[in-house]
Amino acid sequence: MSAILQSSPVITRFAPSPTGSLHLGNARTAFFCYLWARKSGGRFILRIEDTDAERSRLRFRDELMAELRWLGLDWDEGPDIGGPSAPYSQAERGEFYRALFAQLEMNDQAYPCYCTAEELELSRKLQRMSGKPPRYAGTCRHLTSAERAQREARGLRAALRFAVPEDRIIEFTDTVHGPQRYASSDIGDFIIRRDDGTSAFFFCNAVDDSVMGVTQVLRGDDHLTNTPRQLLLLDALGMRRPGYGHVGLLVGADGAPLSKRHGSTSAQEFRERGFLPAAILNHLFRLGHTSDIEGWSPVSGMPAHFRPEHLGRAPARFDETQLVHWQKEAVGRMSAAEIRVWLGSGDSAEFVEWVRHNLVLPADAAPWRAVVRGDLPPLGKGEQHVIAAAGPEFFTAAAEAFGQSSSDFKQLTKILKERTGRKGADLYMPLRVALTGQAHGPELGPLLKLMSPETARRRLESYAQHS
RNA sequence: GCUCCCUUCGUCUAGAGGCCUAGGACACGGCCCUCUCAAGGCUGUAACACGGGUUCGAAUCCCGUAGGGAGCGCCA
Repeated sequence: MSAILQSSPVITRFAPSPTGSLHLGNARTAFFCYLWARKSGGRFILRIEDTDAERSRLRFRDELMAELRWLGLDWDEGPDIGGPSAPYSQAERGEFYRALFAQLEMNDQAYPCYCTAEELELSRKLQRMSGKPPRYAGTCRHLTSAERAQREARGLRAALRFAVPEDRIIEFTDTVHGPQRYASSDIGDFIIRRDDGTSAFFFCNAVDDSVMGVTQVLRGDDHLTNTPRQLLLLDALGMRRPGYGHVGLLVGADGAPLSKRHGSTSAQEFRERGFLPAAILNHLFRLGHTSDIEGWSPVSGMPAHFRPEHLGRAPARFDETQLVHWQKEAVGRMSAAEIRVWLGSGDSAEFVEWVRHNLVLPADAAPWRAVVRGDLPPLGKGEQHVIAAAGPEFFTAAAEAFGQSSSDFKQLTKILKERTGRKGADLYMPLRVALTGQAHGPELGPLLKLMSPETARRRLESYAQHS
């Protein structure tokens, strides 16, 4: 089995509906699909599931594609680049679906349903109350053609329902969960075409995967129990079954499905905060997936180390502290030029070199910019203590030494050491706090070169003895 | 309610009956290095949800229980 998975080209797809921004969970699924296709030398297809005209927006479609591109997940077939199975927007595939609907109706595998939303709601309610699963009661399944004509004459609009075969066992081997077995008696007849003529998810999603040549459907666990419906549909149409794999969902720290209240959850939000694609991908690579590489991996090296047989079944918690770790790795690997672009504030090369090891996100650079050319915020408790412990005499000496050394930090500390007899932290910490206002931060030497001598002198003198 | 899925350190996970005194990574603590932070090196704390079986032997197999999740939509 795994030998087959490794060797033959795998065709995967990502099929988002353009009703919102790219969620991190979806991004991970897309990433796994991308990796699997790339690993096997197959193809990665992007298909837009926009049959719900009410909620679909072109803007979301473009955003989705922009975020995928930003992450570096390029597709081989898609709405913007075309391909052998075009079109790749379901809104444009109506003709194809219509032919299949006709086929199903002709073979009595689907039937028009005239039930209204209210009737269905009531029916479900009643079933729930009597302890039964809320399934379609089959009201319209056995209408005679005369009864149908009568309803049509009354101007009722019909949806199309799939006639679920009775007493069928549906079996398939999920590539993540293993063998699965469901009874068709647990499945009610479901809508495959809405009464406005558009196709419903179960239907177009399944037939498109089949006809587009997808060999591996990889999606979230929430679709596991939907799979038998889609299999029934494909079987009825005599269409090829793709393989199905369902990965555990991404959840928040509290174990609940990832949502807005967990903070940033969309790729866009992470991009805007300054997280790097390579950091996000290194993190997602290990969320619900175990690779054989321990540390950092360049994105280009990931497909070879993607192991579909090591995809997780349990829900994975998204923990930003782990993302931050990969972000640090990613920042450390950027060139100075890349960091300047990333910071986007026209900082000097010297400044960038000075602060780069103290940055996780671009916003972290702001306080250091202020240290160089702005005003210092009031000192914290620990910092006040450092200043007090050093004493005014120390800063008097420091200011004098600075008069001789100017911005040569080595020279400054050498003179100060001789004058005060201080060394180590006793020598450096007061200087650090006086010059930066903080007890932590990047090296002091380069800072003196970055800031104006006047500012440095002023900061040292401000703690000196007043005469 | 019914069907299905899931459960190993705080988090991501390794683990396919003896290789497990349960391994690694992140986070956290300590030590070293160091003016501080970061980086690096060493090191420490910390988990098989619970209860029954099967077996010479179970984190691994079976059955229950508990907890979490999904589906049962003219949403996808």
